[in-house]
Amino acid sequence: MSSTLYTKKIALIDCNSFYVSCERLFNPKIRRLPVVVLSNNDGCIISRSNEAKALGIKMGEPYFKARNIIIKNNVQVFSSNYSLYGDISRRVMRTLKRFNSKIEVYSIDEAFLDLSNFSDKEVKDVGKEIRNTVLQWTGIPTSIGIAETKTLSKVANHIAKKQKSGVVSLVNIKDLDPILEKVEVRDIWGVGKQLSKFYIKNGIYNAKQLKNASNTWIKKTKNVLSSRTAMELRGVPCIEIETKQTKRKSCCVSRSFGQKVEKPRELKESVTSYCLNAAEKIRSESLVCKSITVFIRTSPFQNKGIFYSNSKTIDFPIATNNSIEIVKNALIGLDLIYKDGFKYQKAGIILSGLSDSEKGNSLFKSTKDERIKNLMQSIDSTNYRYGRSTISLASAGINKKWSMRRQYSSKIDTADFYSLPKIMAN
DNA sequence: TCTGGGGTCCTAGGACCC
DNA sequence: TCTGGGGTCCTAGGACCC
Repeated sequence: MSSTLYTKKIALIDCNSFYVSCERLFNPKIRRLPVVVLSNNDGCIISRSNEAKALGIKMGEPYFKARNIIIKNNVQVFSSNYSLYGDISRRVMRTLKRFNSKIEVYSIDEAFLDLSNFSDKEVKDVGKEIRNTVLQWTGIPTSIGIAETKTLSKVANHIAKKQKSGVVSLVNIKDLDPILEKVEVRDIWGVGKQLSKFYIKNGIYNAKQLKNASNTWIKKTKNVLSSRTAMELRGVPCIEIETKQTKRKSCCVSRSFGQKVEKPRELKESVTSYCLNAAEKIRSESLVCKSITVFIRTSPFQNKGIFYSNSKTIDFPIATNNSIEIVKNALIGLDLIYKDGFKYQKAGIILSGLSDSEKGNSLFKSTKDERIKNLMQSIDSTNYRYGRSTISLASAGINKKWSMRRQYSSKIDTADFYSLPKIMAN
């Protein structure tokens, strides 16, 4: 150790109530009102402003259960608008990259940033500068936690969320125990419902206790991931920042229906359009898939009537990203699992065994493959230019009665000129 | 009436082999 | 009746994350 001034330092930058903040960007009138954003199909509450949290509206709560509070308190409700959130997210991440290229975009609203190149003394001020810059350039408020491991930076972030400054650094604090003691075990990154139940049963209630628990015991009774969490609480980095994006291994498209579906034709339509969607996605990442899984299910929440859920996986002889072939096989699978007389609530498909489309398989390349590739390319570029599903397959349906509810959409699309919001000067 | 969607990784257990 | 030991590979399901 040559110097204690330049220890390893990781910042976790987390956008505050991200989806709500995005909606507020284009709608100044709701900046001081309680706001919630709903999940797909307007099912659950997935983002809440502080005002909404204060009203006791819980994360993940079904919308209909919170409706009374919402109406009574004039809570502003929005359907989710992922193309908008994705766009704002990219702007935030671009801003963060200016501070260090060693960045891991962890989710749509979170990133780990390596700040080891700054001295221990200045790192908190750097955090403040990052926060101010993001706010100024994108309008999105963030919370920033800085520490020597990813797990500790999550802890720091957890604390930062409750502080006005929004920035907390645990770097170079000799004794973290008084801080860790106040962090409940279920609030630790990597400790979910099952694990916290297990830990509590064994007398571990907070982060300090988990930090002091025996590593061999954790590894033996649970697994290596759980022991890594404990190590990281001790300040030993076990989880690296993943700067280069690894190609994904699967691609899933699934939706709940806007209304229950009984007709096989409508199930086929939905599965077809999910396939088109997924196939386009993997083509845009130059990937091919080895197999497709199709699944359908009835609602698990209604105990009247019997619950039915089934899936079927079909392998492709040669890895593919051909929409037509993917749809064809999905419909074969669907046929095998479809049962008459059920009210279906959800369907979906998963493309798995994804790999690079350029690598391998040259053995089976033919002029037919070339033609298909060209066809897919022109479909993608047309849909890109004129909007998704300009070119589709007949089996995807026209009316789409099954499609999801989005009753409260703000209809802001930063990629579409005509739905840009009009902002009046005053 | 109304309960999201999209990922990753790990483990246990079965099939199969020598 | 007694019924080895060790290895690989695959899959389903569980747990976790946001």
